[in-house]
Amino acid sequence: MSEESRRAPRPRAGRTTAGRRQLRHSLTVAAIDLFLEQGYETTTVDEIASAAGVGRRTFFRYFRSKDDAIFPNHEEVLQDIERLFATADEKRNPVEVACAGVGLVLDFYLSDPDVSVKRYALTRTVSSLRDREVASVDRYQRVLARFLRERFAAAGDPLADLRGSIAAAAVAAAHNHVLRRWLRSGGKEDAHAHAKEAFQLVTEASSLYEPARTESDDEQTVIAVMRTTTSLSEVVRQISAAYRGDDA
Amino acid sequence: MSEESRRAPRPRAGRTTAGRRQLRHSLTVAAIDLFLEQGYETTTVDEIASAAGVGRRTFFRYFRSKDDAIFPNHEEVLQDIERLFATADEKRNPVEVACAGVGLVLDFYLSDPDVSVKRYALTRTVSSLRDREVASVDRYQRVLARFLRERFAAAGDPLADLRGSIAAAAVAAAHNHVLRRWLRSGGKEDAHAHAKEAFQLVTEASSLYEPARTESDDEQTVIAVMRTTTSLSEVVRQISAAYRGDDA
DNA sequence: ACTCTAATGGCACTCCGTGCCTTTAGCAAG
DNA sequence: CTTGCTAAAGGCACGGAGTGCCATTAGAGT
Repeated sequence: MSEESRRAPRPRAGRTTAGRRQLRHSLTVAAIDLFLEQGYETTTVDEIASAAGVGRRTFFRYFRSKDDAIFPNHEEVLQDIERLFATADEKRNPVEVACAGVGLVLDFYLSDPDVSVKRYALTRTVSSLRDREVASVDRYQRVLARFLRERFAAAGDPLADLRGSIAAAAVAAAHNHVLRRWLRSGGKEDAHAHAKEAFQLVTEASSLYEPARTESDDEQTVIAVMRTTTSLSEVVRQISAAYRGDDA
Repeated sequence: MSEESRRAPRPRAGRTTAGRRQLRHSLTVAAIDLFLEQGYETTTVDEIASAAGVGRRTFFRYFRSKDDAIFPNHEEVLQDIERLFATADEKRNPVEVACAGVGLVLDFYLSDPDVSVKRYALTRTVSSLRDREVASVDRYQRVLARFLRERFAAAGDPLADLRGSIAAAAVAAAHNHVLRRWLRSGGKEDAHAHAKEAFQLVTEASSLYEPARTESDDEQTVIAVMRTTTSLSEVVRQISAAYRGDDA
């Protein structure tokens, strides 16, 4: 399966920049294949390196550690998210913006289904790799939390820190749920449709936290009449619509 | 500071069960002190072991790895949570039960403030230790999610999986927020008071997800009258109270 | 005093990750 | 074509983590 990567006759030195990207990818492919084939712990870095046709020392010039080989570089995605947050309209619902942020992560996984699915098979099996994955998810969640805390605090919420943390966790969990479902489907399902649904759910739940509008001159009265058999979430949906003046 | 643990004259073999617990604790104390004193990476297992007066090989009979030395044994707490979930009243709000579950984790940290605070200083500083901490939080969250998914599914929620994951993440985030705040205070604050507040917040937000009660013979009508300056969360609070028949 | 058991300590080994140095490929100027 | 120059690769050696193996020793029971 990794025949070509195993015996690819590569230049031994003086590699060009494009060649570097190629070799990096070859190492990743070799690592994933070997891990799936004969297990993570039993595979040595020596084997990965020689499968890609390079020396062991070179492997560590491309990846900090053995497990690094199969994980994507999240730095760029994190920067994209930061940019999105920095340029987001102040008036937009912060939770919606946060959902758009993790949407970038989802797209990142979706952009290479083959590697993502194979990696998922490994992170499910090998506990140390799962921990690694969880740690990277946490990094995203921290960025979300920081953004939401700031926005909530700017809106005058006295519990901004707490609510920001919770909302960030909820958004991240929604993303993880959609991603895992997509991964379990082998990368075949329509993840974006599920993401939209999940993000809507989170946004609704966190709409509770919108502060009362105090500056409104047009004070109105909202009257809701419902039967107890109506689901509570439906009640809230209608009431918050009335709140926003979406008519009713 | 770790004078007594460093040169404690211990029996070299045939240790009794009580002695085992003692030595385990001594190793933990020695590890924490050394890590804080001279850094995590620069401290070798040899140093930890000899600080506790034992050989290096013995260290690995008490802890699987170097970082294991400073982390508590979560297995028992996890089992306590599982027990709580298994014996919980089916009619209780599942989210409340989940909050009670993570409450056990909080109590666990609170039971040894000194070690918890010192460990926090390390997990903030050393990234590999932080990842380790995050991984253990994730284990708790998975247990919460499984419980909530089952309960939601039993209640006939078609989105039980998604909502269970999100609610679990929210509960875990609330716990983490309270715990970190308590840790930052040096273990001085009243964590339980903050926990109650945080758990109430999460429970309210997730109360949206309570399914409509279909089997009620006493179908009633709920009427809510509010001004638009009332905060939406207050509206929901009152409406859900009316829903539950808490009078109003 | 003897035996049996369980825990310890030492030794050797594999592998990860890193610093240091040499070698080589590719490029540019003469 | 030759001669430097630079960036990347390879090799080597080292420290430290974690593990299997085996001899040793303390302590309990007889």
